[in-house]
Amino acid sequence: MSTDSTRVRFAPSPTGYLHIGGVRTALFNWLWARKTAGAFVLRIEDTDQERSTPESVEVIFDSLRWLGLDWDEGPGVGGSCGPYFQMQRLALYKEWSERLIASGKAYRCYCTKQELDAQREALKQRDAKATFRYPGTCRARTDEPALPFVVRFMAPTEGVVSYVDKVFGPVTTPNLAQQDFVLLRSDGVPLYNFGAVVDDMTMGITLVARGRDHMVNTPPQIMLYEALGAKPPEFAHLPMMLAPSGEKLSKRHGAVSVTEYRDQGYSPNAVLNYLVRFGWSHGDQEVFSKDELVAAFGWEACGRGDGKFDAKKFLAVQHEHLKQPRLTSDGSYVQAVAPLLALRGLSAQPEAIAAALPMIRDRARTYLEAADALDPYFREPPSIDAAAAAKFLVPAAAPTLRALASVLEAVDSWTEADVEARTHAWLEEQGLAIKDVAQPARVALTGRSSSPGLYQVFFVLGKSRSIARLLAAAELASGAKQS
RNA sequence: GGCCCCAUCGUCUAGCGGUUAGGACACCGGCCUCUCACGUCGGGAACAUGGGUUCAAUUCCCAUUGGGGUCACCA
Repeated sequence: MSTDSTRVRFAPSPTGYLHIGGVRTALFNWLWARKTAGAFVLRIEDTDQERSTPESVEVIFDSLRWLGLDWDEGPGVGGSCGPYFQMQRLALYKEWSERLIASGKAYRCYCTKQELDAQREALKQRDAKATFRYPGTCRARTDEPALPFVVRFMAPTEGVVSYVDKVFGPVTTPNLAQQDFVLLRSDGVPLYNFGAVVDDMTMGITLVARGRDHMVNTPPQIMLYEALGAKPPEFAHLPMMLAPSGEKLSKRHGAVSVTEYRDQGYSPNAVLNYLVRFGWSHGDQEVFSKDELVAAFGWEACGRGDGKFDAKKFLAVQHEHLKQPRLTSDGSYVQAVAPLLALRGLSAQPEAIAAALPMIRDRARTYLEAADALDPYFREPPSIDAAAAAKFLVPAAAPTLRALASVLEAVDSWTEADVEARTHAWLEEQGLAIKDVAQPARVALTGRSSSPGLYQVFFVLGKSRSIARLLAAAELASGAKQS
């Protein structure tokens, strides 16, 4: 691997669903990797054994795959820096922690959790606002009793750590806020900062892009790189995506996991589009294809202010993606909708779905809505909405529907324009207005009181099915009770 | 509370010293119309406050206020 090419990573914890905010960090990393022809590494940070589950690992894979954020190295694809699960890299952390101990930059600490909790509690009693910091009890200890120990970093308490953040610019943090943080737990499992640094270092990561909530971890991590004798990577922190209330975005605020959006019929590129425009902009452009994003992306155009998640805007972006064939081709539209039709018990040929697409392109905001809108064209007979029937399929409508059916029977070339022309001619003969027949006919054809344009529906349905539906509805209407 | 970060319409944002402060979503009207959408036209809506710097500040600096993050043998 060449040392000057970009290597970025996404390092989620498999502790549940893949959060939409996590997807955003994954996306920004992925975009940068693709833009710079670098590598996007996926690493699973499963060191929290209390919360990590194999199912969550699968959810992460599924989610990223669905989004099309493919990784160049990591689980499933391998790579020269594996393994890519932290729990499989324990020997590595042990090795590096021992080096730090040997060079006097870290030490074994035998204080127990209970002792420290007690100290923390005691301090809190004395001064509720005080911050407990490990007092360095074991710093100078030289004996090695046969007791459990953690490895602590010997952190400086003077001086500062400075770095230039790719989005926030120069950041300087005084070391007086630091403490001898734990590197390795007594069971040999690393804590976040140590695991991340050892991995990023040994995986050759050149740029770490993550949420702003991690900004506070950067100074200690830089200290670790230096103690380890390695050059720190670059850092880019992303402003946070908050709930509309300004709180941290969580389940309480609605759908926050990618899979929920997938299940709601969102398209992956629309999800990416909404997320990328959150904290990043490209002039006035709102809508992007994935390729356009790769081309346009850059850290300099990232904003610094936190923002609030807006479900309505998200839906609007999603709608835009379904409207534009440039963003969602007929092929991928059909591929996404077909399974949803199947779920409704409808079987439809891809060509038939594609042929019906022009009717719903502008109207359906999600694939779920698309499947619903398509339902009448693939269900035989169509399901008739009771309220719509009660209102429009009344006895008086029956003769009109029958007359229209016989008029259309005479139409030879079944195009939208021909059907419209013939219908209009007939309306004129009869002295009828389109308004008089449109709604009953619409209900006859689709079973609903709202639908795409009538002639478009006639065309998509085809001649024989259209006429059959008109007659069936006429039958229904004549049998309806007089209201 | 300590440390760090942030601050333009309700929301996402453009702006990188001189603009009638632009776009998008949302909202409100009009038009289109066979319904519902789509589309289209128009409208209301923002530079947190106070000091500087400058001929000139939304823009640069400082303070205040407000918001957020983080202070574990979680990540």
